Amino acid sequence: MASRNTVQQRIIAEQLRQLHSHPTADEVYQAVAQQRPSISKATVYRTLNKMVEAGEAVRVVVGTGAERFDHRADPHCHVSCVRCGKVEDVCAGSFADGVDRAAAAAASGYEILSHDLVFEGVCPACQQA
Amino acid sequence: MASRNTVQQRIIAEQLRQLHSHPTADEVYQAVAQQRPSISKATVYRTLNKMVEAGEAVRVVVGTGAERFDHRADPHCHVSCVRCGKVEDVCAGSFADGVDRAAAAAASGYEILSHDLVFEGVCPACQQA
DNA sequence: CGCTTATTGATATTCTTTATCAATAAGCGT
DNA sequence: ACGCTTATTGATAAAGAATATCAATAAGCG
Repeated sequence: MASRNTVQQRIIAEQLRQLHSHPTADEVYQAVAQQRPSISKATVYRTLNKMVEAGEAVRVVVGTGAERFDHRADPHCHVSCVRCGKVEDVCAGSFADGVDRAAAAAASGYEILSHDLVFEGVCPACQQA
Repeated sequence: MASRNTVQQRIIAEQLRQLHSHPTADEVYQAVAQQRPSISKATVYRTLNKMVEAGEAVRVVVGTGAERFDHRADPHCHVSCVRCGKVEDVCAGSFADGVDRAAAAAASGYEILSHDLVFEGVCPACQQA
C-alpha cells in the first residue's frame, strides 16, 4: 500500500488551493484548523512537504522568516514587499520571465531542474506610507 | 559617533571575502574562530547583517536550511544542488540573467529594489552518483 | 468485518536567528 | 597620552521554525 487518501490531506490541499496569499505553513494550519480543530501542525508540515515533492505545490523561499507555499505549480515568479512581507505573483498572463535555463546549465554543468525568480521591492500600499 | 571600526568586523569581512563557497553564518563563524577563538557567534550574525544592509555582501536564500552569505555584491545568480546543498555562482562573465525588472515593476506596481534568481539542479559531482 | 500498516496527533528536539545586558574598547576632546 | 562617552562585544537566554519520535488511529485491502 503506497499511500492513503486521508481527510486531513484533502482538507490541507483544498485550503492551500483557496489561499492565494502564499501562506506560511502556520497560516495554512490556521485555515485548516477552522475546519478541523483537531489537526496537528506536524500533519500540515508533512502534507505540504509531500505536495511540494509531488509537484502539486511550490515552496517559495523569500528573504528571512518562514517558508511560504504556493498552490500554483506552473512556472511563474514572485514579488515580495520588503516593508510588509507580502508576497504576490508576477508574470501573470503574457509576462515571461526571460530566464534562460539552457544557458545556466551550460555555464554551470548542472542539470537544471527548476528555478526561482523573486523580486524584492515596495508594494503599492507601502509606497503611500 | 555613527559606527566604529572594530577588529572583529574587519576579520569577518575578510573571511567572507576569502570564502567563495556561499557559507552559512555558522561556517563564517568557524572560519573566523580559527583566527580569533574568543569571537561570539552573535557578533558574526550581527556583522553579516550589517554588511548586507550596507550592500557589502548579499544574503542568498536557497531552499530550506540556513541562510547563506555571498561576498560578491554585484548582481549575479546562483545554482544550488538539490542533492548536496552546494551553492555556486552562475552568470559569470558574459552571461546576463535576462531578467526584466521594468516589466516586473509594471506588472506588479511595486518599486523593485532587487531580484534573486536561483536555479535548482544536480551538480556535476552528484550526477556521477 | 478484521488485519496490516500508513498516517495522525501530541510533544520533544534540533537548528537557526534574534534579544538581552553587563563588560569591553573605539575614537573623540582635552 | 588620558579620560569619557557609548558603540560594540561576548555569553547566554529566548524566540521561531521545522523535523523527529512514538503510541494511537484509521485507510483500504482481502
